[in-house]
Amino acid sequence: MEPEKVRAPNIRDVARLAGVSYQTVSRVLNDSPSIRPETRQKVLDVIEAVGYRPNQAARALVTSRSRTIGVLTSQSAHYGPTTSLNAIETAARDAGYRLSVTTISTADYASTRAGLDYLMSQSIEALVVIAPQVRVFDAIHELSVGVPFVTLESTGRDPGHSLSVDQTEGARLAVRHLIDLGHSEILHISGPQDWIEAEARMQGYLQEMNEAELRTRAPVLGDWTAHFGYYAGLELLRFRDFTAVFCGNDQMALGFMHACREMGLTVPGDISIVGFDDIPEAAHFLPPLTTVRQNFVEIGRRAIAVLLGELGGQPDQNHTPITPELIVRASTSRVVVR
Amino acid sequence: MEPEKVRAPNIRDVARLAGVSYQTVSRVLNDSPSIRPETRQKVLDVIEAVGYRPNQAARALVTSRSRTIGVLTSQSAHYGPTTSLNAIETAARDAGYRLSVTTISTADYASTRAGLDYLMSQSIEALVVIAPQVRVFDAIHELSVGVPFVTLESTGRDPGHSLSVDQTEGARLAVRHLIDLGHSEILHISGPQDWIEAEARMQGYLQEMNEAELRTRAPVLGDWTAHFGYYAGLELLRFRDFTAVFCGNDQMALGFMHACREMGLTVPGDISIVGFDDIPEAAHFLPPLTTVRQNFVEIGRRAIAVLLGELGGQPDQNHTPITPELIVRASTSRVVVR
DNA sequence: GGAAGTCGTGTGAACGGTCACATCGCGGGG
DNA sequence: CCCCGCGATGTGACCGTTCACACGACTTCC
Repeated sequence: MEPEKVRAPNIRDVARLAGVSYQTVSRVLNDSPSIRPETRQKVLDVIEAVGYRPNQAARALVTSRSRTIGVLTSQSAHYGPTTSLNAIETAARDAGYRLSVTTISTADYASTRAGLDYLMSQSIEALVVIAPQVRVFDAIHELSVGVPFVTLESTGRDPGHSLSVDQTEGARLAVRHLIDLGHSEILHISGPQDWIEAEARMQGYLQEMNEAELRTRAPVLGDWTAHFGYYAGLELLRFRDFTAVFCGNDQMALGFMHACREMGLTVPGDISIVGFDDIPEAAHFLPPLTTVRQNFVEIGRRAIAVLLGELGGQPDQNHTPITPELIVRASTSRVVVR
Repeated sequence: MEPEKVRAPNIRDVARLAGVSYQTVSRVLNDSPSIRPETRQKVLDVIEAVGYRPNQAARALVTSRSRTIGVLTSQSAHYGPTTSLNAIETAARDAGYRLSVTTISTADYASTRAGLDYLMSQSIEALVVIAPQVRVFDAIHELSVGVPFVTLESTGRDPGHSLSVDQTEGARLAVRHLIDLGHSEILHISGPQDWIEAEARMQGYLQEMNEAELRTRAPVLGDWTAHFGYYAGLELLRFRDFTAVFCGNDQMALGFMHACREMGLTVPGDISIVGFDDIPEAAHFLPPLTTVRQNFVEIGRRAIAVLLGELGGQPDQNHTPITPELIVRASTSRVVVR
């Protein structure tokens, strides 16, 4: 009569064993208020005994709520995005949401569209975008996802959907620090032109230099890697017409320091260097790197808070940018008068 | 008559508009062979026109196939795991699977169990474990997940489920390199004792030292961070009774080099240092770090290949460990005879 | 020329939950 | 005393898809 089915127990199996109706079991699962404590306990016992697990697919089907938050991220093992993503995962899970993450390898329109398509096919309820390229943003606005979304970077154009560390302010802190140390010939090695953060940091550099009435020069467009910083350094240091460099991130700063060393220059004696991000290793570069710290965890947490607020009908969440912090270490020093 | 429903179009809507039955639409979606090309095209046109998306929940419900692979990972922004995870995501998506990732913050039994519970409640079809602590492994074996799984690290006990770079061999390469350079007093700074990789690398160190009949000493147990490498270095360098250090990863090596510099020692002049992992920055440390490279992408790809093989009934996949590669840079040199 | 097999398509049932509503016993107020 | 309200529980329908099976037309073969 009972052929030991391989099928997992369902709500009706539980109901039968507990001697109640399936609806009562459902009520227990969704802890409905009007249920007798002893009935609830009986049901819970059976659930425990048979190892019953509610079927998420069935639940999602009938409620048309997937309880999934989509994450669109660009393929990279960078410290910042990864840290934020971890925070997002934790916050989402705590709130009873699961995550569907998809990475896009290239930042073009088609790739973004494919990623978004994939996420929408999971019927996500909200979306977090950690893909910091301008083109991805354009694609997102154009495709007009039908769900609440936030981006972890800010173009400044869409304050209602962005949530970010104030990159421009961070860059200004860095450059101001160099100016305060007496530097006037300051170079900027930027990230790729189509990265939002690269653009914002470059703006910060230009603004601060202009306010101090210092000569700016065309920023060097890099690719965030230590390799680039190294080769750019080798090239740029042939003409030593600058005393300080503001690098778009810590990795490029590391590469630049490597180049300095190879060219027989000391940091900060000959060249002062500032990075951006404060990756955990930055404190142990030789010399320890002066840099700008961003709170990636806070960004991730807030992203989920904002989305949950919107899903819960409270759209007026805190969108104020987080201010970054200048961490002064040993890669910068007062300019020496020759 | 058509009150512009907010409801997303379903398969019957498409069928009605295309003038076919819903089953025909289903067949088109699952590209069944026996369907007339013009019928298929008609259906595809309607799908495109109304922006129809199959409901994954409904599909999962009826097929009882979630097409989801679970990933249990420990909360960290380390380069290796992140890189592997990216590869896993890509490989899984290409194979038509989605990922459900959950991170565990602490490596204890309860936390692992909770993470696994969470994943099982998503009715995952397979599992990848990137949580490299021994206790997590114990928990997994004990809980006996009911699905195919692989771990991205190897304890050596469960060759059928593991898939890894041969850490022991990597460590031996590193140590042999130091021995070949004439070093005999070689220190090992290990990762945390409960990490599988730390243990394996330590074994490699001990084996190679023993074979060369060199004196080993108790490895220093670190926490993978550059900070630890730094403070350990400051402490250890007070007694300069060694000429070389094999660090469990690149970050600790970086911290150790920092300490050397601070103590007035040069690398590799006074101390030779080898790291592990070959993170992208390692080539630009000062000096560039000699280290052991692991192919994290390959590991991730193979994990999915193995799981898909098992799901498809071909369980005899390639489990041979991947051999790591020694990258010799400038942080090691022949020992100087005083 | 009719039976058998193929191709293309349609119909009913099922997956495992939740929702809306019905039902039943019981206590209290008019 | 009866009816109303309420707390606790049960019943039917439905979410959107796939599966098993049925069915009609057309080809093929003896």
